Amino acid sequence: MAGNQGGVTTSPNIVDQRRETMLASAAELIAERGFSDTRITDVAKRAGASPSLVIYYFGTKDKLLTEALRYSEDAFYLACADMLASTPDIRQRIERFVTLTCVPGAVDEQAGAWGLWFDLWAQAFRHPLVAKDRIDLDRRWRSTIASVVVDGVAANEISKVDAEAFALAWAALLDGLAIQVALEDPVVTPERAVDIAMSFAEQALGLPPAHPRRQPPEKSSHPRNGS
Amino acid sequence: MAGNQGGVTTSPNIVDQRRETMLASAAELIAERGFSDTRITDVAKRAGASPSLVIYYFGTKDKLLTEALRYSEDAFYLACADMLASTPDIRQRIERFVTLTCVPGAVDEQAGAWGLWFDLWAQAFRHPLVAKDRIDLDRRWRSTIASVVVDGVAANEISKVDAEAFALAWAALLDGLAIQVALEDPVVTPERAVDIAMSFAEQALGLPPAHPRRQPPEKSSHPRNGS
DNA sequence: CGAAGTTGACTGACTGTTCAGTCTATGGAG
DNA sequence: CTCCATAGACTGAACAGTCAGTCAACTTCG
Repeated sequence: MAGNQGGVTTSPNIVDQRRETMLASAAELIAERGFSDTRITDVAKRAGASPSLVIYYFGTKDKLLTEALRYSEDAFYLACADMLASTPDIRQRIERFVTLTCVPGAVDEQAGAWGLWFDLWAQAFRHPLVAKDRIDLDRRWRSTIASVVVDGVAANEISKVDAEAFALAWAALLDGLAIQVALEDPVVTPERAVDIAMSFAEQALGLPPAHPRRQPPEKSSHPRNGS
Repeated sequence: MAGNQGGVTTSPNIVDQRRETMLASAAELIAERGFSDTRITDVAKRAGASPSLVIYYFGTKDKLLTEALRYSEDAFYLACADMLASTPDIRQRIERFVTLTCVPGAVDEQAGAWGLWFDLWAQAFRHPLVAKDRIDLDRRWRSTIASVVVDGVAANEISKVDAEAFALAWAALLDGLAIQVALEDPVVTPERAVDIAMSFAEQALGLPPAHPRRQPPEKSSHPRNGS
């Protein structure tokens, strides 16, 4: 973060810092109120600057919001990579993926991050430029999942599977579950979502389905979809 | 349509017709441009009325757009029920579900219907009233899926499974896949999405995967077929 | 000094909503 | 049957608020 040398001699530091504050503020606001209900005045206020300065930095509102979207995405993947680095076991990694997407408050980032995804999708659906970004983003996400699987195979933790195919299907499942949880569907509780996502992964990857942590004592009616 | 007796003597017919035209126009616009970029002027123009009249009917822009959302949802489920009524076989029903959600242009409704879902989610995330609607909507959707499964079990087409649990997981998977397809992810093509969704269903329901995805040889009566 | 950073005041366009009526048709009174 | 009163559908014009973006001045710093 401190390494950006834009060619300016003196202090890109304070400039970059401002920029980032603004982007972070914008991302927060978007998550809270939505893309179109975010005013530059609000961003400025939260960033501790004047509205004019925000325009001075980003030129236009659209550019600011779009960059904020990208900024937030990057932050998410940074956190993700961080998580992977400190979690060597494949099962725990998979579990982390699930909690990261399906359990509210699991990430120490802003809790309302889901709001960002909804707006990102809506925006991507209509603006090709955002769409391009989102595609890259998702490709990165799936390949992160896939490489965890590949690592697991290489480490002999699981038997060989089609990592790409798994990533594709599982990522879609996670998205779908995350939507329900984010929208607080009373039927799809976070625990339920985690169960479903884990069951799928266990079956597809041949993970041992035994929970290392607690297990419901007498609950034998666990909906395993083994047919 | 013709049954509404509001106490007005003359013709509630034309009123309801106007209302519906406006709602349909609004739904179209929302799908095209997004919720927040839809102006009442645009709705009025498309509906062949004056902006004032739109307000006259709906009181406020928000009410109009919210009702339009609900209107479109209802239309979707109407089409869905229609489809089920004319498709007795469980496998074909499942296939129809998949194409309905994951194949663009499969529905004869407006093609941009996905845009509506993105906006519905974004709106539901922040406005509790819309959220309530969406929850009902999804409950209906899942129970539709579940009842198809239950019917299949009752008809001995498949062996007994937890229909609710299947509906939950499968609906989430469909949502996730639909997102990718709607956003034209180059990796997740419609065919790919269909494959994944069908594989999951086949495995979870114990459907015979033997039948390749192909229309039955000759079906004399196709009530509707695109493509 | 000069360039970059910063700001408050201002503006111009946009747009939801109101309002004061116009138009049409129904239905009862004469 | 005619005529007017009434109601509801409908409209154009104005209103009022919002908000992104401009501008000229001021500050800070090298």
